[in-house]
Amino acid sequence: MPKIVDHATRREEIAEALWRVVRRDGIRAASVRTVAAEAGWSAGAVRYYFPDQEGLLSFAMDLVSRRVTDRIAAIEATGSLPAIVLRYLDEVLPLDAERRAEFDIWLAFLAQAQAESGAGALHDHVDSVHGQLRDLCASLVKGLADAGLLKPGLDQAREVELLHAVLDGLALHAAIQPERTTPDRVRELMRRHLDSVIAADS
Amino acid sequence: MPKIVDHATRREEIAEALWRVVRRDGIRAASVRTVAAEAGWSAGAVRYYFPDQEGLLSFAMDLVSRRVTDRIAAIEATGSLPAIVLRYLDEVLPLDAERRAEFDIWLAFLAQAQAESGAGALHDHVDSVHGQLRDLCASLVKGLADAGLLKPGLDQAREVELLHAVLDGLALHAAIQPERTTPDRVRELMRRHLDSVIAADS
DNA sequence: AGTTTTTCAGCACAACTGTGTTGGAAAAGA
DNA sequence: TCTTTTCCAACACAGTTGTGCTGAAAAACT
Repeated sequence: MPKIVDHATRREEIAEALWRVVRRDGIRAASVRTVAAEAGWSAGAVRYYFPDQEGLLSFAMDLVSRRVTDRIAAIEATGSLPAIVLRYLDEVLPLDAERRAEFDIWLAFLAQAQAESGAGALHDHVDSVHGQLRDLCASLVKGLADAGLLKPGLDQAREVELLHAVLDGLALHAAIQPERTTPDRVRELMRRHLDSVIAADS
Repeated sequence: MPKIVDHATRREEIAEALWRVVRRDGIRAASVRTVAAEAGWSAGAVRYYFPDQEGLLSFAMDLVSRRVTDRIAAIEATGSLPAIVLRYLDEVLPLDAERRAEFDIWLAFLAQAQAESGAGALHDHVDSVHGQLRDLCASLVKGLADAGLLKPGLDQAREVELLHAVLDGLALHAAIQPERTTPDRVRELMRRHLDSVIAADS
């Protein structure tokens, strides 16, 4: 057997080239050839790892969410509970160059997925990731509630949805206007929202 | 002079055809020819009203925001202040088929604009619309504050940003998962957020 | 050394892209 | 009726698209 290449690695390499193309020129410019050029290979090479373009798109989208998931899984849950919660939320928000790039890519895929009205591979994937993020919010809220830190009289399910909305809204704003919605500002707003949810005597 | 056509109307008609294409197949499919076919004309006709494709995209994006702005301007500011605030927020959220379509289109343009890193016509437009929405949130918060309805101890500027984030976050969720994030649910969450901002004794 | 299998570049093809140009139909004013 | 202006279809052209195919370089195994 010949030159053995780790397919998983090679596919990720190509997907990251696609990211750069999408980020620089939009998803409209993400053709097999432009991605190949960006990756420094021929179009034929790319097609060896991705038989068709839809597979490439789909894989690249999946890779974004896997990267985020990996980062979340790597978070150490130590310290005070509110601090832990903030650390998790911090990791999902696009507060540095790498995560801002990821978010832009994700946004491009999301918009494309919305087009495949109803069903479609991309759309299902969006649903899945959306659900994962909501699950994270749910576990954070549940953690606060179990610790008795949740302000009394609040409906837990409602607070999950609201936290999720604040999270996505702030992420959007951080991506759209990073000069105005700075990382510090986002953290401050996130903390302010949590304060409105956490019991006063804690 | 010959067959006089109202250019403004014709351009909107073409732009709406582009919307349908973008919504159905994504912004990648929005070529001069597909839009022309969708509108029921030849490509040459479309190019008579839009010399180049970027102008078409730009106009179609602008039209989305104008439609929203017009709807907002048509809102009557009568009734109790919280009711008025809710009515405004309601109008911006994608809670029916028409507004959900608009939001999907807007999302597609937004993602494309993010690609034109830094500057570009679309990017400037996003900034502008984003600012208008924030201004709306600001005037709503200010209205509450002036009426003494704002919970004491809250920083007004911060509440504006937070309301704006909740608004965009809920809009996103309503668009992504309309089955779960139903209009009623969105309204309930919006009200819950406002409740956390409005003084208890009101 | 020879064989075999993987990896990748290159070409081909039909379809599609944005844009330039041309010509003719249609209608309002003379 | 004739002219003039507007509107729009149609073609042309070079470049790009996704995808199928071929062949050769490269390296592990015999």
